[in-house]
Amino acid sequence: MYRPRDTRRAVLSGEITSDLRNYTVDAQHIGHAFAALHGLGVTDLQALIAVMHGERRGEPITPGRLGEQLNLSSGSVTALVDRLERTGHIRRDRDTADRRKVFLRYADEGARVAVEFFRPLGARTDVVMERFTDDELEVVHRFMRMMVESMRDHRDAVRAARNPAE
Amino acid sequence: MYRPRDTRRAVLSGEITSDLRNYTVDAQHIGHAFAALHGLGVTDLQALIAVMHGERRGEPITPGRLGEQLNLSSGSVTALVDRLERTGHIRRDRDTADRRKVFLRYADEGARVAVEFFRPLGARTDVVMERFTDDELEVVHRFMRMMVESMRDHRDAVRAARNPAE
DNA sequence: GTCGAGTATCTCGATGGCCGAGATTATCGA
DNA sequence: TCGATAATCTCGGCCATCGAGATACTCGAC
Repeated sequence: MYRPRDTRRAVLSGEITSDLRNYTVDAQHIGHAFAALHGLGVTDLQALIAVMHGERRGEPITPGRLGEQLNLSSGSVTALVDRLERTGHIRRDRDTADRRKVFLRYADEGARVAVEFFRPLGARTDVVMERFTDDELEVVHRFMRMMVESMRDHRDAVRAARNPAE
Repeated sequence: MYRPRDTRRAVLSGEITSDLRNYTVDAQHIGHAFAALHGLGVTDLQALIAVMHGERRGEPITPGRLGEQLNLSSGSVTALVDRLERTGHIRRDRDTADRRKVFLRYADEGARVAVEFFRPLGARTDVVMERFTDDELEVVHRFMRMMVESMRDHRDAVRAARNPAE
């Protein structure tokens, strides 16, 4: 069936947009179901993931930065960290250099949950990626990188519209 | 700099995973900031988007399906719809065939907000897509489609682990 | 070295979204 | 007509979240 060039592009564009939306919605569903399965709130799981990412990168996350990532006030972060510390998922670690700071590290229980969350996800991702060549994955990466950059700009624009004085 | 084939793949894989995570996090930030800018909760904006999608597809969404999408109990959905109806964003519409059902349609205020949310996003997306050929976008779409399918399977698996009796 | 401004975290009271069991209204098949 | 099922709504209770103020610490200026 014939389809003019513009139309093909327009359809593709819409499909990809739809893909991205479906991906985020499904990701939220997985988070919700997994959290409930482990007796956690959705926020708690997100926090656990953020803590893990911090350690992986060699820069443990602080409560302040955690609050920014999760869109939480300082009070909520304290309560959140208290919860996760009480259940043995993470622990607080005072910085020796700047003793105002607190580093969040995952404890045994947190590492266990994180692995259980990411391993099957990684396995599924690998299966998908096997069906693409290096060059194709390069294209995907280039696309996603640009999308993220664009989204981040937009995020900053919306935030600026909210607090014009900053 | 030389890099063996396996390593290149491993790096690419990790980068793309990271891209996807960054994308979802940034999308949440945008939703949060935009919602606050319009005096809405995050859930309310998500609901508005879901309602709009339903109308676009010609199948208006019902409170029940809205609750599934947002992971909300029936009681929360009623409160949510009440809020949005009171503020003039959406309205309830009884189905004439099956009068148990309620269709959710957006009212003037809802349409206005939805457009204001999506237009700048669409503009930014277009800019990114202009820098890719049709074939490249086709690759991206194929990748995302497979990822979504895989995520959905995983979601169902996690949900099944939670309620083994269903 | 000490004062003040700035930064990071925590405390605490109030609020409001959310859950979940039960009630209500409607459809459908026997 | 009746029972089973489905979709939505009501209501009481809970808990995560907000936000202003308190606390603890750092750092530069004088």
